[in-house]
Amino acid sequence: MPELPEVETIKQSLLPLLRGQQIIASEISLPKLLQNVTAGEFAGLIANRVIQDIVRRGKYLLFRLSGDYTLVVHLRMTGQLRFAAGALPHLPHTHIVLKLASGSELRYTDPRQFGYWFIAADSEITRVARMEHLGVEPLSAEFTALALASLLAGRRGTIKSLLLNQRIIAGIGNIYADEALFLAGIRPDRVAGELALGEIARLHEVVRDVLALGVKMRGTTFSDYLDGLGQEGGFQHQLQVYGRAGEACLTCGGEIVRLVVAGRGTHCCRQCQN
DNA sequence: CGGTGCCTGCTG
DNA sequence: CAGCAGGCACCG
Repeated sequence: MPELPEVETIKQSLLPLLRGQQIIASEISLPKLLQNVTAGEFAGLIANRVIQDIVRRGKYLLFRLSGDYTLVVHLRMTGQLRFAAGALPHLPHTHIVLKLASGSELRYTDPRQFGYWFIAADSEITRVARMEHLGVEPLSAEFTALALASLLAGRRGTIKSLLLNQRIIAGIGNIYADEALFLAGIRPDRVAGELALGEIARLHEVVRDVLALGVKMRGTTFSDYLDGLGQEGGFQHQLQVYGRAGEACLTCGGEIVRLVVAGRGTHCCRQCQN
């Protein structure tokens, strides 16, 4: 479910509560979420480690643990991480609970069970979690208009499929892809390699703007995203096209249409996007 | 590249 | 009841 702004918001909401906390035990009720270890191995590897930092890379969360270990969590569509006092009843679909020395817990819920967890030594984790291929961080200084131009050059796929491709740019998902393409005035089904330099420059700018604003608004609660404290985001109030099929374009008054591009539901304005 | 599968739950 | 869902790996 969550894209870069939501994962970043979860990180920001959890970090002050978890930094310095020791994990004393884990409860795993859905072991298949653990991608590279058994539940027993996981319990042994995570017990007694202290959470030193939380880092986001693309849509991945990395928990830096004492003893040079890292826990990686990917929420996919419906995963949620929630900080909770130990006594509170579990939400439905709670599959993993990390018990902290303070008596609090970090709980993972995931109705669709698509999310995944990895744990490995720092030196191994990028390979183990299959993160080596991740593309550029769109909010980093490295992501320039020129860099985007070279990433798109010669590509025959649609611009939407390239924005969603985590090997090219890490962190954009369906909502922010549709929003960025609207703001850039570019139709989602345009061939990426055929965009003019001016269009690429505009796209580069709005990708950064829309993701930064998404972070500032603490994410998009469209159906079920909540941050690490269970709080809703605010970016759903800024959406121009996503989820607005059949409604009026806020710029031209034309109808927002829904089509399928790159196998995904895609929202755009035929008038404003060329 | 497009299509499919992984799961459950919600909507029309 | 079918279709759809904010993701991604895998297949051909």
